[in-house]
Amino acid sequence: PHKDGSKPYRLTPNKPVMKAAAMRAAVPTQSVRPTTRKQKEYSLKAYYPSKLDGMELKILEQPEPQHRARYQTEGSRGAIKDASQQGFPVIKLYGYNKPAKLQVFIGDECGRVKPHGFYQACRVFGKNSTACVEQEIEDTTVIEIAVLPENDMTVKLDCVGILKLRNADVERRIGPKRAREKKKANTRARLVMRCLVDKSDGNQQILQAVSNPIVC
DNA sequence: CGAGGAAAATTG
DNA sequence: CAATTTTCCTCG
Repeated sequence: PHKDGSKPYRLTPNKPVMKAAAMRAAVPTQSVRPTTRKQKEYSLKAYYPSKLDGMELKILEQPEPQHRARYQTEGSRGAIKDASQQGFPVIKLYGYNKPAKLQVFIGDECGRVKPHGFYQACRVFGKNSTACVEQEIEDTTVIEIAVLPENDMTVKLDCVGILKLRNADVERRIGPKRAREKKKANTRARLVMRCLVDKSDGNQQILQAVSNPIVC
């Protein structure tokens, strides 16, 4: 084992450092949508149903009720496990049998779903990690995972971890106002999962499922 | 390597 | 000065 001081990554405000090899390994060359399809304005704060028109995004395995988030200075540690700590959370999309894209991010536990200011989802990769892509939307890290028919439209969330941001950094980032508002005791987070599906009429619909709260 | 515990350091 | 937060260190 190595325990030298080379672990802390120098963090840059907007450019997370990623190893090319790591990305290449986890990003299927075929699952990327054509660049022509412009990313819609994903409203991370809006509410969406989990069930619609015969389709339903369901959580088969809830995440563990507690997960110690790691600081950036500690380097990303483990992924979120399931309630029994035996495996990982599992999500399934019912009533749909075409390839889809599942988005996952960390939301807070105050009523309406909104990105958590103190915790970010972070990609955790290992040999057993499901292929996923990490991207940032509105200052929130969102993990995207392909949902495929050949996998029974089931996704094993074994590549999502929780990262704790320092309060001081958050304040500097979003301003003292909001920071203070949350500073009370916002130690709970929820896993928010969304899936953009095509409806029969050609329109797209977002199905959203929110997990149980996770204490960090 | 990942988890947890605990010490150290800030902040109010 | 005490409450929290953040870093460090040891253990499984």
